Amino acid sequence: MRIGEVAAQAGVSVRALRYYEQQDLLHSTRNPGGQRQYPAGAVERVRLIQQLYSMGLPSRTIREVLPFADSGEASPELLELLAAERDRLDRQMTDLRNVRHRLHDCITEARNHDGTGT
Amino acid sequence: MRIGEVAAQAGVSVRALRYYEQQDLLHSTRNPGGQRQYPAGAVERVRLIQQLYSMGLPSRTIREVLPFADSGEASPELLELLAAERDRLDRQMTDLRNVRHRLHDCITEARNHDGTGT
DNA sequence: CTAAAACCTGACGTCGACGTCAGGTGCAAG
DNA sequence: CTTGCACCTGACGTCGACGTCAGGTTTTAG
Repeated sequence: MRIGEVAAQAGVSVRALRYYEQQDLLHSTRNPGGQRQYPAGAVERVRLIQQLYSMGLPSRTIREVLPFADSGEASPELLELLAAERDRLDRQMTDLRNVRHRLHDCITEARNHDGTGT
Repeated sequence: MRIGEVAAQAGVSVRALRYYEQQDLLHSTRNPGGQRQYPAGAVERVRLIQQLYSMGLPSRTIREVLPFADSGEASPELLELLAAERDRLDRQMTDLRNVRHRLHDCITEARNHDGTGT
């Protein structure tokens, strides 16, 4: 696949894909003309990268985490990094649940105050 | 309370509190010398603001959401905004769960491959 | 009263994840 | 061959949430 198609299918910009390559998150081969060529799995990989970004992880961390998703092999230090990130996610999910609950309460309470019953 | 104490208790910088005030997220009165004075509830409010930031919400959205946490009163448009944010949180939590699971699998799998039984 | 600490208002610096523009090249169609 | 779109490599711009520094004022401790 060429870069435009990957971008379209993964729902990101061409610029983003080039940036991921700079950050060493996504690799490509080149055709004789110098244009990037991607395997089919690239789309899935880009989606994963996006999810990791949306978790608030910086490129640096993603770069360290991605090899696991590929190989499943880990050194002890990276196990600690993964565990730490997992714990961070747990805390964040707890916060999210709390705030969500708070907002949900606001919504239902507002609906009750609302003139639903005229 | 003065700004330094609020910052210390909420675990943020003095600069951040002044920034929140600029963004109209946090208000203060002034003493005759021109220094900011905060009520006790300010600490809790700053913690909430931090949680909302950590969810990836920009100041603009937080500014629109905060009044609810205070009053529990809502206009229909803001109900939609809240519901949309809630849905976004749900999706993000699903993603978080997936990635977390993926990482957790990597961890346990790596531990099994490990020489634990030597 | 004096020195130090805490506070004040600008205003510029930073960092990450791209957007965007400039100027040139590759490639498929007629 | 030429048109035209997709692609290429720099390189600068942006935006948000502050950090930080300069230069001055207020509060507090002794």
